[in-house]
Amino acid sequence: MSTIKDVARLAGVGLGTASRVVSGRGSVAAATAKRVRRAIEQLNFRPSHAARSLLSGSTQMIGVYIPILKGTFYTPILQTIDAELRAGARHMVVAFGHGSADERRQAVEGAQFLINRDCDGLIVLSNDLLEKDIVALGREQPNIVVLNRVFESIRDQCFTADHVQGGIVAAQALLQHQHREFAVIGGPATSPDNVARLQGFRSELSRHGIDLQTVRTSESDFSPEGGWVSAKALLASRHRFTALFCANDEMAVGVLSYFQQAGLAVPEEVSVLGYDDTQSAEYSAPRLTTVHIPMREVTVTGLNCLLNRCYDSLLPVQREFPINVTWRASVAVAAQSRPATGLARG
Amino acid sequence: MSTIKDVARLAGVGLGTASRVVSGRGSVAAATAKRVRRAIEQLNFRPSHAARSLLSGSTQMIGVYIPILKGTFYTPILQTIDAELRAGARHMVVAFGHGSADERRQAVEGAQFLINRDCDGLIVLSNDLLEKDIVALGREQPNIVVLNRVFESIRDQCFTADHVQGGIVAAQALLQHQHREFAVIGGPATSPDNVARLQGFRSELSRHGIDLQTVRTSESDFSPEGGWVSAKALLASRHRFTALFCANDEMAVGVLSYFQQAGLAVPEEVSVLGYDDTQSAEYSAPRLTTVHIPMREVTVTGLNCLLNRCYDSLLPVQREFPINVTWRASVAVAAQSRPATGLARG
DNA sequence: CACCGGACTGGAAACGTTCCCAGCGGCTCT
DNA sequence: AGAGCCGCTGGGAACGTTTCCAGTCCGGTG
Repeated sequence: MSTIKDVARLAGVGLGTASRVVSGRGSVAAATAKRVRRAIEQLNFRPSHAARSLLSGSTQMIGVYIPILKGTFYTPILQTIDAELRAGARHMVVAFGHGSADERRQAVEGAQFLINRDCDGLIVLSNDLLEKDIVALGREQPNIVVLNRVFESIRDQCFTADHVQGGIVAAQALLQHQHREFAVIGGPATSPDNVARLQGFRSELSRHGIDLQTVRTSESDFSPEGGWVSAKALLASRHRFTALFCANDEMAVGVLSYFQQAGLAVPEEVSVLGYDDTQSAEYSAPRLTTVHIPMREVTVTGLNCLLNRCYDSLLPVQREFPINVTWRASVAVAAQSRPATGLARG
Repeated sequence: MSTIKDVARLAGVGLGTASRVVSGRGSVAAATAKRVRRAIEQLNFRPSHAARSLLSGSTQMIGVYIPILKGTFYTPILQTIDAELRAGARHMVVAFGHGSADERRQAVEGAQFLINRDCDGLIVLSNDLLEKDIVALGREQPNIVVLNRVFESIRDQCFTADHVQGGIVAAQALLQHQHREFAVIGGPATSPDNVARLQGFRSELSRHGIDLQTVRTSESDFSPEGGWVSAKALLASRHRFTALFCANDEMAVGVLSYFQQAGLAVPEEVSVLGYDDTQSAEYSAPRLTTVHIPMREVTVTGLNCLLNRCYDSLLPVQREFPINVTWRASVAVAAQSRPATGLARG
């Protein structure tokens, strides 16, 4: 690879002049600039990013930690971050959770790794990080933004939709279709956003006179397989319900798959409501009605906040993210007076 | 951020000694080393990746170009690359296709961007790049590996399963379930892997005495939505078929969704066969039988080849990737003597 | 006792940029 | 005509490492 010295020599100019042509800053005579540009072309010169980073103290690189790239929840986030960053001639380096360590350690190590790679800032997604972990990380790299979760110690660096509100919206969607008998398949109890949405859901149900004792809630793991297994257990339990709320779309997809196999018709016999409105909800069978979480807006805002911190820019940052329901085909009016659903089928 | 000079000063040693402690190379007295380590701890020193890159001429960074991160085809690839790389203390920087330019330009620009960022090597996935593009790119960065596609000019840097064979396997799977009436929803005609699998599929059908005129083939775009639309058109056409081959799982998922809505039972009335065996096939309704492409092995091998080129290692590289069928629930024995499927439904 | 080798140490040079400063003409203004 | 300014230019310094070389000290050997 040729360096700017080679360019300067070939063009018969000094280092400074060559550099000025490359960067476009400072004044250079037109004829000289032309000669330099020809030399650049001829030598196929590209400035060394490493040298620039060293000198400027900035790598123009943002690190993103994602626990595990599975399903369709994280993919639009990555796509969005990359798009925004590249538009500003910066780039993204991604680290996923790996290895045999528990998920908290994986997150710490992943973030640590990104910091060691000289990232100017970090975007972190994790349900397993502890408050003190984020504090420790913050000591090494203050430019951190957290998505879909809030840490009290760095409240204003955290961006998320209000998942309690999300749960309320979910309950309302079902209630307004005359449902009174419910089942819920939740995510991991360790996931803060999950407990928030379940809490919102249950409180809204309660507010409408539903006896919370009658809503069967099981815990699963946000995966289609988990949804499948939970659906099976649910039918086997012979619990009465006309509506099922799944704490994310992935599980709902698994549920739909199992219900189809079990011969239970959605939405004719039971309604199924998802959460997140990810791509996997769009073309399930039937197409999934789901609570829309505006992750794109959350991501852009979080990134803007980070960029503002890193590069003293003034990108817009919002704090409220409206939640609504994307209506498709898996929720209908509750079937009237019907014996326990799924009997003799599970 | 503190530098190694600060460490040396605090520990009361020279630059060289401090560096030797950090790198672990060269001999340092135990007591001195201890003092240096304490200083490192105290100052929270981390060596600058940029400075190391500049000096060594290597960033320990691999670039990955992905056209668009949608669906579940690319996610395991990214996950795999990151896992392998991090195990060797290297990292990955990802670029997706962006902007208003056509997909070929996007790919060129994405790869270019990665090269400009001083990546030691590139992994490229693209159906739209031309032979001459890859040659041009190769002049700037010879360490390039292509996945899921072969360019004649750099044959041994390309890794892919044999998609003609994949098409043959697909045909056999259907044939052995007594199907004789087919429909096909293909991907873009511009996608080499798509034409390969369709060609394999048709040739195998032909070999078994099927009149190719009778197999209705439509072109779609590899997306669930495309599958949905094509399925609708297919039923509307009143074409007779007992088995439908979709050129990827995403489209098959869309098809399943539409068939469900149209009241067409899979696999009782028609069988649907997917291709790729991605995560989205696992819990569709019904669960999708699909041609398994061992993308993980392809990815690891491609990466190994790249690493060997970049860092003179001797990681194992294979050239053959066995293809088989993952049997789930969407393919069954052909329904006997039946009128044109889907009549009065589309 | 002189010598040698090994363990250990310190610091200069180099990597490829950009920034800053100094210098040189030529022009304008008094 | 001299002062001052501006456009343009060249090169040194600095960014934070690692590598290499030269040096010091100490113990053992002839």
